Amino acid sequence: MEPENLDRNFGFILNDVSRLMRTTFDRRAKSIGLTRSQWWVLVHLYRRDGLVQAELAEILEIERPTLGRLLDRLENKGWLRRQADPKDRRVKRVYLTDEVKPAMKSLRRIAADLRQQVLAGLNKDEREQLVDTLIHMKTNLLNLPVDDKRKS
Amino acid sequence: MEPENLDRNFGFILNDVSRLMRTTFDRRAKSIGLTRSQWWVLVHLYRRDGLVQAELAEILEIERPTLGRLLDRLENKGWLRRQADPKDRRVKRVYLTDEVKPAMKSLRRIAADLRQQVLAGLNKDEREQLVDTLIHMKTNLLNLPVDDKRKS
DNA sequence: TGGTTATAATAGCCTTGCTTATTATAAGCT
DNA sequence: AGCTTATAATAAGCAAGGCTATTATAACCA
Repeated sequence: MEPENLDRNFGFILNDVSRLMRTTFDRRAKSIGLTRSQWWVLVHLYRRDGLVQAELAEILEIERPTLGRLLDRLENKGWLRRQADPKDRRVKRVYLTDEVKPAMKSLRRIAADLRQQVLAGLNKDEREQLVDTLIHMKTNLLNLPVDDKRKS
Repeated sequence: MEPENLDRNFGFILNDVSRLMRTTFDRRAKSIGLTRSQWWVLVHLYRRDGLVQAELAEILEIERPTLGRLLDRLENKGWLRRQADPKDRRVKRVYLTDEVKPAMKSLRRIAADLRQQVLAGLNKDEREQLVDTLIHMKTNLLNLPVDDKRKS
């Protein structure tokens, strides 16, 4: 077992970067009244309105209860509404309201700015490599033995 | 503003990888009764016992109240104790208890295994590059304009 | 010395994760 | 048709982040 190299422990650096990006985004988007997670929900609905909650949770790769509460807050603030599906009464479909469109523009700008700032100083190759490596890691994680993952 | 490439949005993949690593670690360490965040606290105390809470929060790069609650749980479970500093009565120093040592060994193993599994299929260069890139990104984030960061 | 400023810890609130359990409704099988 | 199984949404509980405010104590300065 190699010694732990605390300063180059990629797991924790990854965590740091992830956290810093989230909090920075949230701070910048605070005046609009949305968090990054909430924005990410809106982005997906923007592309595909009227999704069923379970489908949306699947796409976002979060658990259904987690999505449920996100939607509660978004609905309370008037960004979307849930509508019962007449064909299947267990189901609720989620629709964006009209207030969303203008806000999306500011948020895209915030996201793009942050992306640019975080990647500053990295060339195209390095950026490509980063994404490839991250996808590789994610695949490894999703392919771990069954008892390590939820669902299935 | 470039179009959002949802599938290669490094921010969210980063977030996914970070989350998957955390939950996998936590699931594997559950029988020991520790989470990854708690373990990380213990790792640092293991190297430097008797730290002041504020120093420890600084090292871990988390807010003081966040650390405070982590310590509450760890103290409740008997992994450490807080002790008032006689010289400065505002201060509490944190000391590990003896139960910690054996547990650390299992946790190091869990961490090493997970690290190996996540990085499987990546060669030395790619791993080095990953860490370098992450550190670069973290530096960028920490150097953002003042109103983007807490403290100062 | 006495008043102001700074610092340590914590309480309290909000968000977002995961888990597990419950409830309502569909679907599928005999 | 009726029973069993599966699925959608949600409630409830826990952990870990952040932020702000409070309290106690030091430190500083005039």
